[in-house]
Amino acid sequence: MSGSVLRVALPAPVWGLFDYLPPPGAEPDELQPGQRLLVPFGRGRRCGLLVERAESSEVPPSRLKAALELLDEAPLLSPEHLDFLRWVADYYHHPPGEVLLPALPLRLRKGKPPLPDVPKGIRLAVEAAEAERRLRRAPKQREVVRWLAEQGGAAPLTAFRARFEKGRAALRALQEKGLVTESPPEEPLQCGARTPPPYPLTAEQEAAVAAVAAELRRFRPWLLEGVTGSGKTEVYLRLAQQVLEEGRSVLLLVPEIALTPQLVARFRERLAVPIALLHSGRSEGERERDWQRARSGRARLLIGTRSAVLAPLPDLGLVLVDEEHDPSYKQQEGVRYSARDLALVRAQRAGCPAVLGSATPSLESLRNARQGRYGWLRLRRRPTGGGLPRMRLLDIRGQRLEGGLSRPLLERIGETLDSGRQVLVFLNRRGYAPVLACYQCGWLSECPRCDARQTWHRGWRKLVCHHCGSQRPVPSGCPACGAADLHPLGQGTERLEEVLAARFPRHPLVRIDRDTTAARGSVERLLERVRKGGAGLLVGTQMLAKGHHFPGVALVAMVDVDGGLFSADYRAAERTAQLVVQVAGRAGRGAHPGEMILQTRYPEHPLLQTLVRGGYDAFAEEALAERKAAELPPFSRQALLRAAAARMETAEEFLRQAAAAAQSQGESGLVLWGPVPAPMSRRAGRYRAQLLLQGARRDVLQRVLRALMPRLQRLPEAGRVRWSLDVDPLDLY
DNA sequence: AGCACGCCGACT
DNA sequence: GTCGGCGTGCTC
Repeated sequence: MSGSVLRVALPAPVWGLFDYLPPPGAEPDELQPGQRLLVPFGRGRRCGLLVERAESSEVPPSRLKAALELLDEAPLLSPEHLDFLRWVADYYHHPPGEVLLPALPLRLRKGKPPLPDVPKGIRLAVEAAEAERRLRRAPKQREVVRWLAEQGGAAPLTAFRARFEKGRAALRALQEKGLVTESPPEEPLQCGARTPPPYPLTAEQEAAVAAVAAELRRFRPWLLEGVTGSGKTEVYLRLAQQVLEEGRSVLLLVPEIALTPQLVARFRERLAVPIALLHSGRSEGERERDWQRARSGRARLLIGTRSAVLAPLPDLGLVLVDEEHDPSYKQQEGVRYSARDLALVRAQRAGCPAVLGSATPSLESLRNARQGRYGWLRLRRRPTGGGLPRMRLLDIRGQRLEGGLSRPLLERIGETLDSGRQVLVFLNRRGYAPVLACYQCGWLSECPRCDARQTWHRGWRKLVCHHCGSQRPVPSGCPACGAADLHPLGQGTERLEEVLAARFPRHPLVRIDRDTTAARGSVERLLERVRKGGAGLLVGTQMLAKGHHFPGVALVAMVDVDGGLFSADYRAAERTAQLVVQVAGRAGRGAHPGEMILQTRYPEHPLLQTLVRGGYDAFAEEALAERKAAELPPFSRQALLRAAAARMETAEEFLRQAAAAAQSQGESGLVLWGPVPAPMSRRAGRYRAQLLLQGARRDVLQRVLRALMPRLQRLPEAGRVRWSLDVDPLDLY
């Protein structure tokens, strides 16, 4: 911790750290890694993070500037956490500043002072009886005191406000008299169960908990493979409780904000500990406070989405990743990290277990479990009994479709609704129709900036590109030939809603997709309506496939399962299989398992056959064999180098040079594919190409990348293209 | 990423 | 004659 050169990470896409001299007037001892510094940078000034101190600098002294100001008295990040974040930057070959600073809440990243801790509770400062004696002539204040006494002498401020709508004056008076004080900002840490579990653990759950609990003090990854409804959450809860009781912290990652309210409610109900929440649905202030609570150890259970894996959490004793297969764990811009993978790294560094839970595990995790690298815990039974819906393929070749729905499906929907049960219709495409076409001249609603069609959103009266967001009003006639009519091709959820509402007018319908749930909290409201039976028909996208359960749903229909069958992306099959099984899992709780209908034009397709006959396990078995034969991940490692430029030729030339540079390293275990134009080669007005690097082993690929990155920056084309590297890419296209 | 410098089209 | 288009280059 010595040396007078400060090595600082700055938020700029430039490699390496920047060297500065200490700010004027700073004691050498008060400069510690993990503190923020305000530094001059270029013409402006920026907030950076002190990462290390060095004796000397490579930068000539004449160009070395002094930092302007030390922004923190104490480090925001521990040396261990800094080290973890630097490891992330290194593994993903990303500039450290672009990893370290995004790990901080926005305001701190921008150099603002931390928000003050707001006392969140009030408590009686004297005995309730004495306080009441002194308040004989203040009935309102006496009422507050009596209420506080009933609450055990202390209560959160929010509870006070809920109970006494106009109680501010009374509270102020009580505080002035010294009868009530603000309690410490955090609730006391007591970790007993708040309410007992609703039912005893099944033997499988018991075994899973016992297996992990037996090795709580060392790193071990576990795959918790449990069919939907098998009670994975209960396993998380029991393990979390044990770890929290030992005074250590728990990190729980969830894929979606939509899932957090339910899950958080359950954890709050069961565990009497302060919980920190980090996800995009929270305000910046809430995020910063909870980040600080996690960092300081005041909240030892951190629940959050992807980026929560970068948050500091001392004394980590357990890492939980729910729905580990979910692609949203992979960051798709900036540092393209996988929160699932980083969760394992954190557990390894902390020396604690990591539990990856899913009903449809990723092939990566399944392979690790099969090889014995992960412990493998399986929950095959639902504690509440009942099985998964029966799956059935419905051949729609040659059938007349109404809004994409076949006659037999419509009939089945009708029967189910008439029997008083609910129906879920799944289609992973929002809008009214994915294309608008002119039958006279063949005009299509093409996006002016992408190789894609604009989707017709009928309700908004707009054509919208789902790739770049470009919009225009719906033309009244054909823009090319002037023909009067334009025709929608294909269907989205909006059209599905229209068709189903017209066909089953007596059954209320709820549509759930990004368009109907844009407002905050509206997902919850809509779902609540469905759960209470306020709607018989439920139409929606992706959003419906995750986490929520609809016990009243007896029929699940997938309108179009064929989309994922013939993709050039080898992961499409895995994603389709996961989607089908996850959607199936939404239904059939309780006594009625229900049924699932998959409309397809390829009923003989091996993927569908395997899935229907043997379920996800059988699918995974075959898919892993195929990946092995083709030497695809997880049997090899990939990195994708993407480039975008105003001209395709520029992007491709950059990648050709990159390929030559990689090749020249003479690694035998390296295969290069490309450069090729990206499938949607024009997007948002730029031309995109890519080069896939595949290594037989992780270390081979890492070695290649480490040598390659500095060379790429020096390529003559590097300045003219926008390029990025994606290590362990999920989407090749 | 910002932010400036630097050479080529339509405007007071 | 200028304002401004974004290509190019730099930041300890």
